[in-house]
Amino acid sequence: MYILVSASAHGTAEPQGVHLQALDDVGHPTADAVVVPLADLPRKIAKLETKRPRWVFENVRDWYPQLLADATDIDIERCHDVTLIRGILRFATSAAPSPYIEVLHSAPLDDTEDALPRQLQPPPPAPDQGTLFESGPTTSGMPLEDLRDELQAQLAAIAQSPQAHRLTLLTAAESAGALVAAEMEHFGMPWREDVHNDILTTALGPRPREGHRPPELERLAGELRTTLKNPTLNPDSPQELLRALHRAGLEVKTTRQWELEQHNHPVIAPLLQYKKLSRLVTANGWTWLDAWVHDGRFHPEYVVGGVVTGRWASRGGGAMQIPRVIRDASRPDPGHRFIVADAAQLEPRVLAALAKDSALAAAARGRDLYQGIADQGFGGDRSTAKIAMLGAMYGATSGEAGRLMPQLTRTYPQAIAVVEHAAREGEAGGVVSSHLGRSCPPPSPRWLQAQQSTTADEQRRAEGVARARGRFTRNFVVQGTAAEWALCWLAELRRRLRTAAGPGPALGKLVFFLHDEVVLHVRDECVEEVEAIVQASAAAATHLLFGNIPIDFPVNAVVVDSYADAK
DNA sequence: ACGCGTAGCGCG
DNA sequence: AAAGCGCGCTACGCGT
Repeated sequence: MYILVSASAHGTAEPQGVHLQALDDVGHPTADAVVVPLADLPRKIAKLETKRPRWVFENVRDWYPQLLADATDIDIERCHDVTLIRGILRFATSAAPSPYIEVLHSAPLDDTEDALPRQLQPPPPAPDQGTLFESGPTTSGMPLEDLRDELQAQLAAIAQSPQAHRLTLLTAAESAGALVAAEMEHFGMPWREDVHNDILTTALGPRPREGHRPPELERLAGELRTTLKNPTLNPDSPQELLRALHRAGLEVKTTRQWELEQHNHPVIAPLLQYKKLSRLVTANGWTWLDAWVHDGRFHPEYVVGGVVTGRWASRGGGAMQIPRVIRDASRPDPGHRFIVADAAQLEPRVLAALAKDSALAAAARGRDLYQGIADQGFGGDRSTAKIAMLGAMYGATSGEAGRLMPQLTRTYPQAIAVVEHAAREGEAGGVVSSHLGRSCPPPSPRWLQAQQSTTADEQRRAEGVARARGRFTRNFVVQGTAAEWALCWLAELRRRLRTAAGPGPALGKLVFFLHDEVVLHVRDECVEEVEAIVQASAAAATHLLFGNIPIDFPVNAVVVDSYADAK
């Protein structure tokens, strides 16, 4: 059963409050809607949760964070996030056609803000609304009736799809992800401000006044000015820096790290050090600490499905780009440990599963897939095998990876055929899909227009653009399916942690997620049990996605007292 | 003063 | 050895 949750009812004179309505499995009402005051919502949810419904929100983001903040014991097993599923169905080629899907298709392509076309957009809030729920969920959400209609349309598009089973799983996993994201945001990642400050001070000297460089950066800047004989040089300006380097006789095209490393000149070492420290202080320095860490927790904001491939993105705090040097500041609370787990070589394993490539599956049999590939076709050289495999999934054409492609194609014809087919499809303006049915966006009108070019010059450019799309679709099938595996893993982890705890205290909390890696904050005495759950969840994710296949998706899990000690 | 594109670098 | 996928963030530097 489903239970709709909406802050507003359209066209009724009912008192304001939260409207709840129970629906059957295809979205038809089984009882009249009820209205409960917002303050009673947690209690009402607890009562109805015993029926194990799927809670339907227009947006989990608009409801769940506040519920977590208000009621410590809030307990939701599963949900359906109408906005996230709308985003999937908008492009999913396996969705059953319907007027609803037509409307989704009619949304302009470049609107990144939301995928909701104007016809379906909620009416602007009436001026007299918005006073009752000042700290609560939005009042400008969809009316109950519209939410119900859209849920029905979504369920029909999924159920009548030839891939109903896969789309159903994707819908559940994506929605579970929304719950996990809100819970991780709420709990936060344990973060020791004092340790972080020590790291910064050791590298940079004491915290400078606002708008000034830390002592060590100032010293290095002085050294650069002296060496380059330019007393006013601002090393933060690539243009200035490039000119100064040219005057010093260094023929570099850019000021990128890897290019600078090729040269031998007294300015290179201090310059690379300057860049490294400058990066540290601007991206993850004291300002970052002030903005994102409170009461011993780093609170990032996750954007579920924020990446076209279905990966999560983050907003603020750069949660997906925490540099290794700063990870030592993340320490478990007393009486707790971190379990840091990551899926080993997830993407090539996903490719082996997608392609049912038994040779690649054989290489994946051991724990180290790249070593397996190396032993089968690259003379045992692991790093060469890795470059070749990554090149195949990214569409490398030149360099070492490009040269290795023929050998890889000979060894794994089926796997390579899958990514090559995806690339050809994309180059031709087509659309590709992940295993569970997340499809990539179609090419923009501008892209299609460019393909009609007439002059030789324009044609060459258009071919380049077409190949770029081919590399995107080539990678999409692999990255998108890997994201689905990770989402299922996450959902299974959440489910099993809840079941294992029962009504008692949590064994541990998910506190961080990074594409193919999770961090769990676990009570000392529960470490072994949670380790087993991590492994069982991975096996369950593999089975959910691919059924019984002879391909392992091993997970490396380590128990540590600092995030930096993982890997 | 603000918006926006670019360079550069962090992560997977 | 330095291309080939997906992101976010900061500072610069140009445009308005």
